[in-house]
Amino acid sequence: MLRMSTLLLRTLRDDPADAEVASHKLLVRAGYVRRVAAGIYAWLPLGYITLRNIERIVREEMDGAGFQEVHFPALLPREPYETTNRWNEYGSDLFRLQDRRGNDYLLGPTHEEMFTLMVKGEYSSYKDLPLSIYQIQTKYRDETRPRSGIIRGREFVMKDSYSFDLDDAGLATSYEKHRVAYEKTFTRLGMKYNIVSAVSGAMGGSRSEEFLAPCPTGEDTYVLCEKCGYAANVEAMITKVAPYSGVAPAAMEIFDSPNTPTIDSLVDLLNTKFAPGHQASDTLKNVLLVADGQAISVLVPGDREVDLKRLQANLPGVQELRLFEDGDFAKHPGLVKGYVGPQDAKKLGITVYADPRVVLGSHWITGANQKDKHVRFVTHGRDFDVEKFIEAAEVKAGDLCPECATPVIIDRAIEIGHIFQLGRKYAEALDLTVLDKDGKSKVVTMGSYGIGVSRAVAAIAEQTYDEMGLCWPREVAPADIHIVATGKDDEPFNVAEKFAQELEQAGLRVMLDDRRDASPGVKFKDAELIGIPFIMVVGKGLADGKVEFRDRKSGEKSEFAVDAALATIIATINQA
RNA sequence: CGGGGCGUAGCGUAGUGGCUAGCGCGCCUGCUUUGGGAGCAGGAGACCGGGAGUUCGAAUCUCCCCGCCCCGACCA
Repeated sequence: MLRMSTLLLRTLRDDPADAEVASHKLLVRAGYVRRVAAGIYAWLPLGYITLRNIERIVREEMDGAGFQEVHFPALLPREPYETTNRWNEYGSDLFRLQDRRGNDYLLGPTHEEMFTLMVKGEYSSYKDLPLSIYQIQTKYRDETRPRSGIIRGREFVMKDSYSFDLDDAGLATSYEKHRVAYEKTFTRLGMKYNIVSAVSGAMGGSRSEEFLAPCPTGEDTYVLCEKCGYAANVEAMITKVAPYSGVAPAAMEIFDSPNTPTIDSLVDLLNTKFAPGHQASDTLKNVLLVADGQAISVLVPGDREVDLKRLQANLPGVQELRLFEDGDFAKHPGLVKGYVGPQDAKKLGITVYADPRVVLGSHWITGANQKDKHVRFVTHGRDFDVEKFIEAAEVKAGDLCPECATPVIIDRAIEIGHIFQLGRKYAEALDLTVLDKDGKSKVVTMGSYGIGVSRAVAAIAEQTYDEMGLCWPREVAPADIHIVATGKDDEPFNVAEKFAQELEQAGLRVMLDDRRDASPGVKFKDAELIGIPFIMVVGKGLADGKVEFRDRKSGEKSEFAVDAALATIIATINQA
């Protein structure tokens, strides 16, 4: 039983000055967490109970799916991360340190290497697979900018699991088992979430999905179709377009267009020079970039920008991507800034990618590759070709769902889980092989799966809080019921104590506000701020033989006779 | 890493060169009060982020450093 008279808890009346988002403000005000350093938080009793509740639920669902729990140190030697090159790849996000002998160590940001090595050390036969193992562990990432309280910290608790299979079909099965286990977990955590396709990269068959908890303060943007439920990362959104159905236009026609280096100025010119009614989407924007030293062009309709993140995600293998600068134009005299068109790309040695909206047969108004000249009726397939279609145009609300063609919305969310078919990258680097049926050595294929456990505390808070304070789902809450005793006589306190013990005997987790010196107003405010789902008040109603029972979320209040209250309350809570 | 802002008691803050750094919350003592963050009286608690400098005099001005927050870049 949690007794407020002795609980290490001091609620704050004012929002902390360094907090911006609701979960941060409330978790601090309600005495769940305290900041220790940027992105590093200490958990007070209420917060730690909540965190452990989430861990427990995650653990139960992982165990229920047949995954085995292990535990690695946070402090790890350099060598395995050297082997996979992540000692370098991770850059300054990695916390590195040295022991007294000057040997390099790191604080684990994630544990693929260690899990791979653990399996390598124990198993060597296909008969041992499949295997899925997990841990709940404190991770360290020296984020350049920790933010939003415990949503993005430098130290955080994560559940990470890894699956090991002989072949792709096995991996798909393990992946699916994790997916199902995650759905159960987040449902039990009382969270709203969407499963969103993430960019899988070019590795054949690899698949990746994120579990996103929608909430306005979330830092991830994603696309959602409210009709069919299609959801995708902005990077992974697929543009579906119909084949070109118009008639073939006349031959290309160059026209004068002085001082029209921008799409807007071009549209104005078209509407005066030719017929009114031209739109930016009739024009073709040629965005020039340098990808690992190679000049490339990305064609998008004139009303769209190129989303660099999306482009990079869909150009696997490209490390460095940047827009053309003046120096690049100088190197390519055939390209006239503001007047670029794709029709001479081959001659100029530029690789052309196109947004799928630039369908074969469609024709466009675009630059003529001459100063102060544009050209119209430039037709894909006749006047220019593209290397391939690429998803690089910015995604806008109202774009059509690739599944059901309904306009999509763009929403914000907190990433709370990620499942990923890793493939053989780590197994190959660390030489994790097993012998198959024929006695041949085969590289194992892996999946990795994460849940942000401490982040879930904040994400749940974000999704459930109201103007009075936190408002936890029952399984997550630090207690099932918060009993408030009010008055100056002993009686309400004695009655509350008795209820507390009986409810506890009935298997409920009880928090009892047995403070004799706090006023009723303070106790009510605290109860609402702390956010335990049910509140029982033992106070002035006792004179009429009654106690009060409140549902924190709905605000609904009822009164029960003292002798009937226990059974009713137990029943109500247990069916909640 | 670029841009912006902020550091005064546990928390929120006032104080732009001049007396012993002020107020609210919280905390301690006493009295009173007990259904919506009570009242009165008394009290404890601050090397004003750190260092150097200017000045008769610095929380206040200057320089350097450190820390924190926000926007952006970044984030298997």
